[in-house]
Amino acid sequence: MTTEHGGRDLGRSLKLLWGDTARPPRGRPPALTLDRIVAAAVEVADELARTEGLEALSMRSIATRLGVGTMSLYRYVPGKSELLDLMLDHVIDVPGEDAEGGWREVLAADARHHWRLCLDHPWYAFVDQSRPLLGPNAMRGLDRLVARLRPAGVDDRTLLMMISAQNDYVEGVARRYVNERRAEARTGVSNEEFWAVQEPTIVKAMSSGDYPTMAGMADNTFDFSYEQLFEFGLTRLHDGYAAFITTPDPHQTG
Amino acid sequence: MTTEHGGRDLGRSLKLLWGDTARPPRGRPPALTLDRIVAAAVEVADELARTEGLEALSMRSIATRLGVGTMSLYRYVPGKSELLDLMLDHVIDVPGEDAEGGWREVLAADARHHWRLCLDHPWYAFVDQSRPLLGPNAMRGLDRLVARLRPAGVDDRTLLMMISAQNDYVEGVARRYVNERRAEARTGVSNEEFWAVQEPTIVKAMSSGDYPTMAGMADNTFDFSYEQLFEFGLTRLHDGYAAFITTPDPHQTG
DNA sequence: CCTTATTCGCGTATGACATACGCGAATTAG
DNA sequence: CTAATTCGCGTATGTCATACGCGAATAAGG
Repeated sequence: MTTEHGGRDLGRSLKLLWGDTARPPRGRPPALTLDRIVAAAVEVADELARTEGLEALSMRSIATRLGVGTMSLYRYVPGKSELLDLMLDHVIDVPGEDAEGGWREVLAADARHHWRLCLDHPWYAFVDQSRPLLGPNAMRGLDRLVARLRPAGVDDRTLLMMISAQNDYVEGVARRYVNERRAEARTGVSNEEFWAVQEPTIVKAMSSGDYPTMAGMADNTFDFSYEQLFEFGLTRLHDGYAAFITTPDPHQTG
Repeated sequence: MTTEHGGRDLGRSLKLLWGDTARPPRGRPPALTLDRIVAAAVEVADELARTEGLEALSMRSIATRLGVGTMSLYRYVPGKSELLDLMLDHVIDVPGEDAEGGWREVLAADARHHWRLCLDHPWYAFVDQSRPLLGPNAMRGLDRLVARLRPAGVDDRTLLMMISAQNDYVEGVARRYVNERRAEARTGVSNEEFWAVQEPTIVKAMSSGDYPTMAGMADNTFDFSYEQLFEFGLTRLHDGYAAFITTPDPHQTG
């Protein structure tokens, strides 16, 4: 599944993210750069994640892309986990200066940016983002977002909860969407064909009388796209935020 | 990560889920049952997923738990992917007859049940659930849920979108939560210690002046639990649903 | 009771993977 | 020119899913 990265060395990742890139004065000059490796890794991951999960991204495939031996990468990166940390920060570029408007427009723009990120880099939503490594880009993005949301008059703590809930929602939908696109690309079986395979089983189940409600549902009940679903849920969530902002629940603000 | 299961044979999974379990009249009697295998797999996964991802669940570990050879499992299950399908349906037991009340209480009960499922089986939220195999349990759950939500007066299609959006939200938060608990269990580094490691970097970044907004935030801004976050977002989402039900957006209902 | 068709248990082999270790090559300071 | 230093990466280890096929266990038919 979602593949998460396990025993990363936090200190080393931080050094790699923020550390100086000065070369040592002696010794054989390096043939690679950390940046080149990260960029190549993102490239390969973008291609592979169209059909496979993150576990398909191997150190070998990255090395091959760069035309070097597999073990050469380990001179620059402690391991795959730390490389993932770097890929994350590499891919988060904060959009320029868009989204004028109130908190709702700002939040919506952030959500759509996040959504696009997940679709453009179909591995992104599958990386373990608990305990995020705060890289420069992630930091800048959060800073700007909070600044733009402050005028809503919500305390910072609640603001962070609003952002977190939205992030988790966006990634939840995106993950399912990406999974589906993958299944289609990998198996060559379209969505319609997939449901066609299940149909006999479903029909039989329906006629059993065990599922009276679903048996009576129209055929087009399930015909909505992930984009539609995404926008629908987002609008509902923001409507809920709006109600909360005008009439805050005293329990949550504390 | 999220590790998802790839080339599953849909037809065979369906047969395994709904098919007859009659033994053939001849030949050596089987030492195992499909049910025993699935139950063992869930047990092992529940233990392993406390600290590791789904990729740590190996066919060998399941076989060892059962006291049989690894390859014996393949007499009962085509592969790991199909076994995951079976594990999913095995773990979804529909709760008895709770949650009297309006649509809001029913939805909230469903969300909390889903939430608990993700926490009790820390691998659940990481399985590829696009193109779900409709097993008997999944089917019954959806059927009941829809039946109880019908009185809200929303058309079925919108109802399904409400359910889907909520599911994706719940799994999004749950995934982050589980990831964090894993990180803590695996590394032995508590959450506080983790942030302590990052603090010097953060302090330096703050004093750089590049992140003025975050630099001014109170220390307790990030001090909310995942449970709090979950309930907060859920309430907002339902508030949004409420607004939609009383004043539906003509675009979405179609 | 014995033969034979059938089914099962699972050992072995294959080809992926991350990565520890350490050697030889490349480079530069002195 | 030599020594210190750093790099490239081959080899080896231990993990994984799983294809293949053999020998063992069983029950029906004679």
